[in-house]
Amino acid sequence: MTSRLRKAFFFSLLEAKLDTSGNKRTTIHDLAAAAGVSISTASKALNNTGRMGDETRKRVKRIATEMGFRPNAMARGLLSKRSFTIGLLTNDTYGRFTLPVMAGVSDALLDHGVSVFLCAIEDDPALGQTHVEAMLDKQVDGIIASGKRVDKRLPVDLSNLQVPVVYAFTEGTPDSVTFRSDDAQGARLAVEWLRKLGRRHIVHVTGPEAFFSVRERAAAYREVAGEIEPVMYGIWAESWGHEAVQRIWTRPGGKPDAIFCGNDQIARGVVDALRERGVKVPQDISVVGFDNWEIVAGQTRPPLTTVDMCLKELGRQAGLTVLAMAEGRPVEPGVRKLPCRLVVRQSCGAENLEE
Amino acid sequence: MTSRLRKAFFFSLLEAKLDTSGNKRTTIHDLAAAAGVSISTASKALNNTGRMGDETRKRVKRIATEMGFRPNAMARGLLSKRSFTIGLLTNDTYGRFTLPVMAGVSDALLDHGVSVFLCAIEDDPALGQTHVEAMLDKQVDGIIASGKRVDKRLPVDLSNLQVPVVYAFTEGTPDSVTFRSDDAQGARLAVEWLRKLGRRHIVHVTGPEAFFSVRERAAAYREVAGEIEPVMYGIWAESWGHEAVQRIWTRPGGKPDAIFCGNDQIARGVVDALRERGVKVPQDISVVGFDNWEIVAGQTRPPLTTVDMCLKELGRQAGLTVLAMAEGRPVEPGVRKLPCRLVVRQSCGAENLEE
DNA sequence: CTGAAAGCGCTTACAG
DNA sequence: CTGAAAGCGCTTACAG
Repeated sequence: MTSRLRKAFFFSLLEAKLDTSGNKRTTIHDLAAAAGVSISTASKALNNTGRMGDETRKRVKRIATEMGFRPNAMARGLLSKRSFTIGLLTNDTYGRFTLPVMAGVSDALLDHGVSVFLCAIEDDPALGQTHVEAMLDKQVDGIIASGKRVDKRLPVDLSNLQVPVVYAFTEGTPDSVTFRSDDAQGARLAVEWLRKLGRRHIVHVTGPEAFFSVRERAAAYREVAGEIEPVMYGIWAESWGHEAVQRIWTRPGGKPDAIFCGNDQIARGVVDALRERGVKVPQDISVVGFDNWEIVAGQTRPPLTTVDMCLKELGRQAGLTVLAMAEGRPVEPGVRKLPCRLVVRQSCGAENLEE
Repeated sequence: MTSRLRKAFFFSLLEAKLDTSGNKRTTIHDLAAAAGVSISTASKALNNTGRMGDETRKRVKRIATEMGFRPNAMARGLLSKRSFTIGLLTNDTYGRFTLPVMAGVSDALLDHGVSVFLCAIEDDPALGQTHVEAMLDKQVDGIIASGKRVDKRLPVDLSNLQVPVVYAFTEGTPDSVTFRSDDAQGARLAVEWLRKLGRRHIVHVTGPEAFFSVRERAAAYREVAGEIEPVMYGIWAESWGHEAVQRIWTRPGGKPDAIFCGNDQIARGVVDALRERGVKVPQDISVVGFDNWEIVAGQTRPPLTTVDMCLKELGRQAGLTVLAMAEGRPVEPGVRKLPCRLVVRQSCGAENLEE
């Protein structure tokens, strides 16, 4: 085989394998021809509209299945003004919050034939703008804006768009629909659980006071725990958990029998620090986290009892809501707080209390 | 205000705020009318095609900008057979691998006006099938299949599709294009680094031998470290790191001066276990991880030196490749291994060596 | 009961 | 230099 021949052979192989531009899709014309009807009849048969002989409809449908005919969504969309597509905007790079939300959105909308564009815009306004325009060009039926905290806006203006917008886990405009978790209720769940276990001296170690969620959780903690001790604000890191334990154990006065942490990372730091001090979790002290971030909560020794914000459910509702709006159904604006749930693992002890 | 009135008022408020079905988009007809040209001229002006007076083109463009005209991608797509849309399929629920890949894909394609449908299919064949069909209906220009390990297929058949498919971090068909990281090179990077630091007794604690990546990394480790000691296979968890250290320190013989771990979770377990034994990292022993999973590598004390698979770059290349295929450019099939890089933090010591 | 025609919003030969 | 017409793949009044 000469070099040229070999090359030609190789190229034809590539063409055959990878050039998929050849076999064009079957259109409704092909279907109509195969079924021996007009394209209008074919269309009506498939959509269960119009009037026609029952067997005609059956036959068209059968042949459609046989041919593997699937209507071109772009053509349909041109008429119906529906793309069956929505956009999910997020500035949550890690995906810690966005992935569960996305899973819920996708899950809720798949049944309705809606697909989701995921657009990660970081905190870049230009990037956000570009993505929004790309989505609008593609005629998305709606947009879900999601983020990583409820008191910050995405770096892009979504008001006055021609499509409905729903906010999920990010701050929305006053007259919009916004979904967020009920931080106060979540915190109450945690502290009530600790009290039910007999804990009486509960400390709260949490993130920066600047976060709205932090203040909400702290307020609920104070209310349920009835503590006069100050909430310990810090950062969202394991290191803060270590430092907090250090502070608590080096200051004078009694030691707590429970620590309610603002997130799982802090809780992990707390648990590790306690172990290093020889304080036993959960025998000597109970620890509760927040977020139910599997990778953290599950790998902590012992695994963390923690508050789950049910973000998938939040995504599901957000998805159904944009859909409703896209279909013109009336939707009441406002903030909707979704309940959290407590996930019991081993960091509090006495799991059997759960029943 | 009577109840009925109040209701009516409230409803109109909702309508005004949330019913966006009113103001319809400006089409090329509106633009043409406003510019006083035919729609053909308007179209050609915008696309820099056809011939026309320079000022006509300028004027049309200016007016288009003023009106905020943006062509309907569905209409364009109907003609061009390009939707400027691709699908990213994944079974990686956590998003550990998919998110960086997604970021790269999105980043590479945004400039080309391509948006990405993200479809999380878990390991559910039916779900996968549904998503693929939804994507095909929407006329995606191509599909990227991505996963969490290179020796497993997604639970859905992507061969014989009418659109190009590229595999990223998941097993592809023999004649497809597949992107993966170069595990052997990554492992070499890690072990060579340890040797450069003067470490001579290097142990390898890794995941299940069933993983192809595990075997590749282990082979490279053996080759570079020249160890006769057996590789320690286990599971991808911190607990295995703890157990491995326990085993090493309780068996007879000399202790290692370095541990190369199969991923960051194991490395974290190893580092924690060493600290609990009073063995100092990095003074007494160096530890290297694999993955550069920020949440794990960054929070470990000390932070982990680890191998980064450059998944974003992998995504970028995968994106550009589907695009090329969608445009009919010839692409050579085969597996493409992308190089890893070493991220130096504090778990090995002597960082200044890096220069 | 079925089909021809118009049209969704664009682009692209083809006339003039 | 500019515009009328055809057409992408569908759906939906409207005739017959």
